[in-house]
Amino acid sequence: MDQLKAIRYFISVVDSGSFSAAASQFDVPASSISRRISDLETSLGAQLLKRSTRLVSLTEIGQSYYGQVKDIIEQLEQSDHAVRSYQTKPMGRLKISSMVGFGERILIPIMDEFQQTYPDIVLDVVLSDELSSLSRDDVDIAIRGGYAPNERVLAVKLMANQFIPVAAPSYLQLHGVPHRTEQLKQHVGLFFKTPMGPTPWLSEINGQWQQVTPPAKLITNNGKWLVKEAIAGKGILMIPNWVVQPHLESGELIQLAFEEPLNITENANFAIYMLYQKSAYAIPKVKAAVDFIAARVKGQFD
Amino acid sequence: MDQLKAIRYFISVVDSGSFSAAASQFDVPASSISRRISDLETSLGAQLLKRSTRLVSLTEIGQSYYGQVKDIIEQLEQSDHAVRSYQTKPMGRLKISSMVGFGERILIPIMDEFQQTYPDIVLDVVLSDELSSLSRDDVDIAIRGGYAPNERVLAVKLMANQFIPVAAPSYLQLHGVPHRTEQLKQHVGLFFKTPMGPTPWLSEINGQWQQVTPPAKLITNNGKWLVKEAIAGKGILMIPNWVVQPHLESGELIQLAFEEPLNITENANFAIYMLYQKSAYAIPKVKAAVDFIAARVKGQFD
DNA sequence: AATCTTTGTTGTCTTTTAGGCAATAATTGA
DNA sequence: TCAATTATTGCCTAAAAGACAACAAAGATT
Repeated sequence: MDQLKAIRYFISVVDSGSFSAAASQFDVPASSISRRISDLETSLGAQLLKRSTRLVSLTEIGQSYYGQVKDIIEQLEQSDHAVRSYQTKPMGRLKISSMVGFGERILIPIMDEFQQTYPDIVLDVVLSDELSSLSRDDVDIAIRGGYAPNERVLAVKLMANQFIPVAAPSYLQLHGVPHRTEQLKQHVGLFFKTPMGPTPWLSEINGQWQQVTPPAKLITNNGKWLVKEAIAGKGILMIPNWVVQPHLESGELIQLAFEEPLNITENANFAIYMLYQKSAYAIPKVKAAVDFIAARVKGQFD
Repeated sequence: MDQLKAIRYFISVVDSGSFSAAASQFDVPASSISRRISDLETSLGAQLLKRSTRLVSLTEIGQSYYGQVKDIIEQLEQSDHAVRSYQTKPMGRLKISSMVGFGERILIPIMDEFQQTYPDIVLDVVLSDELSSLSRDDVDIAIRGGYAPNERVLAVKLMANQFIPVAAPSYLQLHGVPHRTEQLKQHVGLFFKTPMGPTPWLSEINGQWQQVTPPAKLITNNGKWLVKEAIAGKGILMIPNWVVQPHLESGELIQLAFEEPLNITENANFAIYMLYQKSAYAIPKVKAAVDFIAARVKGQFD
């Protein structure tokens, strides 16, 4: 008996809720579906499905088996895919999804050289702050500010993502330079809006994290605009340090120093991670890109 | 193509290192092995094995595929086994492996009632402090002082396993009652020997964990003997609190209190866990025992 | 309530796929 | 160099899955 085939039929029947739907999905007669699943049940010595001509439902043990084999089949298909996409030469379409800011300022500049090194790889880079599903084969590499969703996905820390407070010299001349985080409430805030919403500013005062968010002047997820407004002296901005690094060096913006810690999260380990399927690392194009990005970003900005 | 069959052949060839050995293992002609694996390679579009008439070895991608499918096949066989041994009534042989001390003092007393509740389950309880392999179907439930080996094994925390320092009143009269962990070095130690070796005593002094191990009088893995010697006033003993609970209540032993934290590990989460295969929970006898033990032990000692 | 339609199962035949056996080629050990 | 072991290939047989028709059962329709 081809158990794998039987399991695929079984999963299809459960997902579609009928034998005939599964039959048309696999383009075989319904009798085949019926026979294979019946074989499977016989070999397992238990009934997986409760049949009535109009409704197909899972038995208790069928429910349990379904949950397990669905995962197993998915793993197997991932492994098969990894082998199939294996070539000795890195080539093919490589889809990378990155956060907008990181993509514009860090990723795209280094990928020019990547394309020259690997001319047979067709890059498909999507910049978005939405979370995309790494598992459904649509994205090979994702760059996000969070951890790996499960144990089959590897997360490489590319760089720290420390939010720092900055302001233009003109703003500080007008409103004064704050030295204690509590003073921030008397200032003007420019707010970065993450996919999870606007980020309140937190400060650890006397061992307790408290909000020290100033009144808002602007809230946007567009980093460039925020920086432009900050340079124009419109307010104080909390933003990842790598975004404003050149403006700090040119003197257009000045980093503020406070006596108390200031951040946008209580968790100090906020960082940017490169995520990819563990099994996909066997595919040369993925390996090439993962190694390249890790080497460039970590070497340059760490 | 029966991919599952091909993969089983492939795994056997890798494990045995030859096609003919795999053939005799499955009792089929070697030509079948050759054909199936060849089919598999064709369907995957990559070579998995490097053949030379005398030596069979894995290619790079074959190595990767082998590691993945071996795990997948094992999962599938566990799932199949769970369905096959599924009965509505809890019955059959149930093998439990437990640490000696826990088994004698906690497990065996409650399992009397378990046998009355489930007369059709034949208990096979092995007490040992050695680590046994849960995965090879030889043990259904293991009770150990550690974490789960992988994500398919569930670990239920049964009780804390806090080591506390105790001594007999007679000992304390003779040697004095220590109040600071540093004083322990002037005392006499009775040492519990875990499977990982003897356990040094650690204390957090000025924010740093340091050894405060006294000179040894006795080192053994036999908890009963240790307790007996401690009651006889032979020395100070570090031992899990549930082991000496009755002796503390009777006054035969007294728990020592120190100004600094004292433990045998820097990790505070030392505890006793019940381990079992996730998929095995579908088997009524396993479910019955897991639920029973969790309810009894957690309710009684938590 | 009677009929119609959809759906799953069963029987029979055909096609596909894996197993069995002998012959062959290739590599290693004596 | 010869013998022995081992993987592959060709050809035949056996087993298993697919195709198609007929049938039975459960809802839906009238």
